[in-house]
Amino acid sequence: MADPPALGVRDEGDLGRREAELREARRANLAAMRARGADPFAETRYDVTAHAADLVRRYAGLAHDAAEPPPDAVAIAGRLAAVRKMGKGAIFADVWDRTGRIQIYVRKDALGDEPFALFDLLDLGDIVGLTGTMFRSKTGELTLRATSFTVLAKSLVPLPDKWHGLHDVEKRYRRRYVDLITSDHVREIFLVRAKIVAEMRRFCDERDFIECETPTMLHVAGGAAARPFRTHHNALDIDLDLRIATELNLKRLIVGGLERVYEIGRIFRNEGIDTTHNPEFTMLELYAAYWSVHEMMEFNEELFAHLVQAVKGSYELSYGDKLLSFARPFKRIAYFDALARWGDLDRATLLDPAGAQRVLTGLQLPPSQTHGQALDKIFERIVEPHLVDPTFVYDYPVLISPLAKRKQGDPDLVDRYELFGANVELSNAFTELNDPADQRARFEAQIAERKRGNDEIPPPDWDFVQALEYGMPPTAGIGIGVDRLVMLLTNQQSIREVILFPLQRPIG
RNA sequence: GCACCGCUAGCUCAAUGGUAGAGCAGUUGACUCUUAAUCAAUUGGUUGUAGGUUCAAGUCCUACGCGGUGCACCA
Repeated sequence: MADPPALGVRDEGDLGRREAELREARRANLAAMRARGADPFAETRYDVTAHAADLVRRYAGLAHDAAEPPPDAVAIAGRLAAVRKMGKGAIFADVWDRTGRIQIYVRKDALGDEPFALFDLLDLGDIVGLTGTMFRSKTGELTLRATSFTVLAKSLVPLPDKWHGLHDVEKRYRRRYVDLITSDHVREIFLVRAKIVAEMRRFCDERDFIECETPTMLHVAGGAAARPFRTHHNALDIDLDLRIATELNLKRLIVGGLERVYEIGRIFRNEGIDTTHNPEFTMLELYAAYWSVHEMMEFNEELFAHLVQAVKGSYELSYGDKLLSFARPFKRIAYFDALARWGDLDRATLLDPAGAQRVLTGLQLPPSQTHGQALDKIFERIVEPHLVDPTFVYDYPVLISPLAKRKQGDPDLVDRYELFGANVELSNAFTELNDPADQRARFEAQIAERKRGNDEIPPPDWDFVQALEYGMPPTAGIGIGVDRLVMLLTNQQSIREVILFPLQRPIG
């Protein structure tokens, strides 16, 4: 078996001469530090007692030339940036930590000759720890006057331009660590992402939902229509699929009596990459026994209003040139009412396969393989452009909702809604099908579809039918694409901007 | 899959087919309250890769690689 490809640069012979020189200069400084008995890579820990942003808050009232300088010593640690040397005896510089930037002031007469000489060996990007007291400089900037410092790690590679940072999108994704070092707004996106996920989790936990972890490796990946990734287990000598949804296993847990379950999980779909698709992405799926889609809609509305409030501090948010309000209640419109309102299309025509194809032709759209696909295309063209503010579209036709329960008294429709905002789908929810006979019939139909060559239809999961045969209470379920939600809340136009390490082709 | 755009110094960017430049970073020097510090000097290039056209290619042509965007496909 061939070795997997190695990644990155191993041999500096591959580097340009300029970069090799810059690296060499840094290695020389490392050697000089070691010669002075200060080995950065020998350090194992540092007592950090303060962070940049906290100091700015704590000493907001500190004045320049304060009569009584604050006596308490603080210790900070971070990456050295923007060194400003003032002659042979004083240096200003910035230190970046997790919370932001703080200025430091290093004087030879305060620090001592030997430590000052060591400080002179530092390069931009080195990790340092400093102790000292705070003062406000002549120009009004809060500054740490250093009384001691330690080199905690040496940076052996030149950093990007301090002002412009890293702009090359390819390099930003391939070396996200550099992107994070130099770009505050990139770091901010991922802090917001973490907050969104944490708030989601808290919101669900508070409502007695149980967080569950279902397998990512499955014998049969089901619960959605998508091509899976395949992998192999050596000891068992079996091929496995990576999951394309958490749906079927979470519903097994509903059968098992857990009643309220959710998973915030990584999903893998073997499909193309564009601004809204990454092969691995994160979904929140949540199931509530004894709820119908109506309770789920309430839950959905509260959750989104809460998340927007938590992130933005209000219910308003702008996405690109659009302005959205997540103040409750959200707008609501029935599926066929929307098509009638914006497309002057009537239900009878759309529910007729030939009629739907005629509408497609009238819109100058290419013919679709199936009736359901035709409806999706029509909806996308006619309705989605109007859905800027969060809007629940409800009462979907059954023919595009294979896992949803039929609406009582109207068997062409199902108890399902999708939430749209900024013209894209934000969530999808329905009352779950729990009739095992109906589920079996729908799987049988999918076998036929699969035989016709649609390889996005998963093979049937008969054990899931068996689970339903044990009895699943009436249940509502919802799926929320976390990455797309983060895009909305951080005003990003590409999913790769909200994924730390988006998939890239290997180099060479 | 198709189309378009991009790839030049460590980083950010220039360069009517005619000697590849600048700012930052680096190096040397000056300055003990600067903040994109400032001032002086200075090093640094296989222009993504491989071909082709031309007296001459960063620039034009072809193929390929990587990235981005749009369309198609797809939830």
